[in-house]
Amino acid sequence: MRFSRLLIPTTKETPSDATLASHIYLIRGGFIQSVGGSGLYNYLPLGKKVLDKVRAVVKEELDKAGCQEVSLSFVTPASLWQESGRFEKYGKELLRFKDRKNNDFVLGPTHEEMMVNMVRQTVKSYKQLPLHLYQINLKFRDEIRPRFGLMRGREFLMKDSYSFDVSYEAMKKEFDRMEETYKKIFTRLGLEFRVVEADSGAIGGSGSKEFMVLADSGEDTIVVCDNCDYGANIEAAIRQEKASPTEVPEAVFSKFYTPDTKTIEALSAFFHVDPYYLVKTVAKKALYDEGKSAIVLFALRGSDTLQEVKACNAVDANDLVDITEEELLAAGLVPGYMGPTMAPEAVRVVYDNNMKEATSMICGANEEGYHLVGNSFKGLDADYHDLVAVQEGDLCACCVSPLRYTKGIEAGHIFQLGTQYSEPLGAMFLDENGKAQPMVMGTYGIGVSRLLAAIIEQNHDDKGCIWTKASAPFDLQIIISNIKDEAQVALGEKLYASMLELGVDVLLDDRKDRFGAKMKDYELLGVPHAVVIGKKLSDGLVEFVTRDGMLKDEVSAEQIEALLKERF
RNA sequence: CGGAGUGUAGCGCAGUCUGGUAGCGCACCUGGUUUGGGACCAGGGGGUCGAAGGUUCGAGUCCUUUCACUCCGACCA
Repeated sequence: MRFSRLLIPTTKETPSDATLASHIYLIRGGFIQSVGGSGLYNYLPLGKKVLDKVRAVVKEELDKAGCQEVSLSFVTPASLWQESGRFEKYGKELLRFKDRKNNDFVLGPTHEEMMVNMVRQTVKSYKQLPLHLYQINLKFRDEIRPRFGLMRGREFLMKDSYSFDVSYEAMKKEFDRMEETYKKIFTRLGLEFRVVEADSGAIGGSGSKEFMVLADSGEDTIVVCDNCDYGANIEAAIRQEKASPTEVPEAVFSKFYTPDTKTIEALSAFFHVDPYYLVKTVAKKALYDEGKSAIVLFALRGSDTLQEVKACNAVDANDLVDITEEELLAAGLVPGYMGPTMAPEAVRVVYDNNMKEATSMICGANEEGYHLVGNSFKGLDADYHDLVAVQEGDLCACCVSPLRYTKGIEAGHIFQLGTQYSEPLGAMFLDENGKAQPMVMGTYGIGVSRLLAAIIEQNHDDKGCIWTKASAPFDLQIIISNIKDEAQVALGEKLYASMLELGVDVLLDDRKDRFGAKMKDYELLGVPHAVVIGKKLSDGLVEFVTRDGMLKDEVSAEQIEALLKERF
């Protein structure tokens, strides 16, 4: 490709809303263009090219693993989503609309329903299984707050695939195989990543793992152990139970006057007691289908922090939201002095697992200005769940080493679904005995467009992008410094033609611009290698440039062609 | 959802307080000079000032309504 013919509007100026390197460089480098600045982007030729390269890697590895590509209708009848029950559950991220006949439709944020629908119409026998189908298509999620360019756009390209098996064992095997396949994909793309345990979220299902591209700018906090290979999203991380502090507050059960002591900190100071022995009572409103809601109290040790996603799962809610003081009072709860033991009948109380067997605890009396001391939860028959957010320094549940936080970009997520969709949607097959069974499913996603952002987050410097070999928009860039110098042009054209013949994807910078502008653009675009044909050609020399580190080697103009042929 | 802010040329912004010819930088077009780190000179094209209504002789500017976008926040009960 000739630079002079390429639609590639590079700019010096950084878009005002861009903070992440990937966002800045993808826009400045003319890869993508914002459409009205609301999480929608156009891909310009270069962006499209990179997208296609990443997509090709994903496709190749999946095909190798025996998956088959299909393409599902982008607009989905809402009836399918009502069948699965997700029309309500998915929330506002699901874009809903009506057609001219007033029928409901959605723009698919993920396509379990559509794929199951396709399969239930065509697969009837165990002889047709296993089956693994995928598509690489646009998705739409009406994000609350789209930001960070391609990282969290509303419209994005995702690979989603679905496996159908006759048994849990077979599905589990496929799940493990996909984990290996994903590792190959991310490795080929040149990414540093970590596979972590995850929460399944709105998709549902049991076991799930996320593929996190490690980057400080990542939106997800992941908990990792440096000693073993344990890694988990903060939403799913577990830890070794904390050892109790030695100073146990001895007290008989009684009510204590504690004016203006509404926080764990204040309470800890008031009684001179470690927060470990305080009960933290967090009130939330749990939202359910059809606009129903309920107030729930989560009780955990004062030294722990509530993990909201775990809490949400514990009560099977669609979402948890904050409660106002008025709502609390109306429900018979006293802000600042709530406790799990004195809560009104109608309020559901969920205890953290670490509260089992807890003794010598202090909690709110649900009465203005009073706390209860000397509470024991030993033998209490209650609703227990894991509710705590693992903190840095907590001990690994596998090997008892300290855990550490790091940041990651969720680029892939694999789920063991089971029969969660096949049952309600009636995706059944006849087994060897002629008995109808629901298919056992897995679902697997890769954020293809997000990967572009992830690659840049992990591979850039203060000048621009540094694409990895598998993702680069071109293999090689040939820069003619001054197109009025006939010798430079002649050599550039010759190399260009010879590289094209070799099948190397090469970009020839044949623009009228000055040397500086061309180099700035080269650095911004981030093609792995370049040949700079410039002033020193009169001494018989050209430069071979490596983008990563901007290393420049002088090479004799006579040998450059042979060197390139050898390298590419 | 709560709070703050911004909508003016493709992009980034000034002008709004105090109403009176629509501006600047980048980008773009023409001509010329320049060619190793985002050049310079001269000339030029490009605008429903987010939308609707109102006040006024006159509105980008004042008033009302509305839409969009951006930023910050959303466990310690």
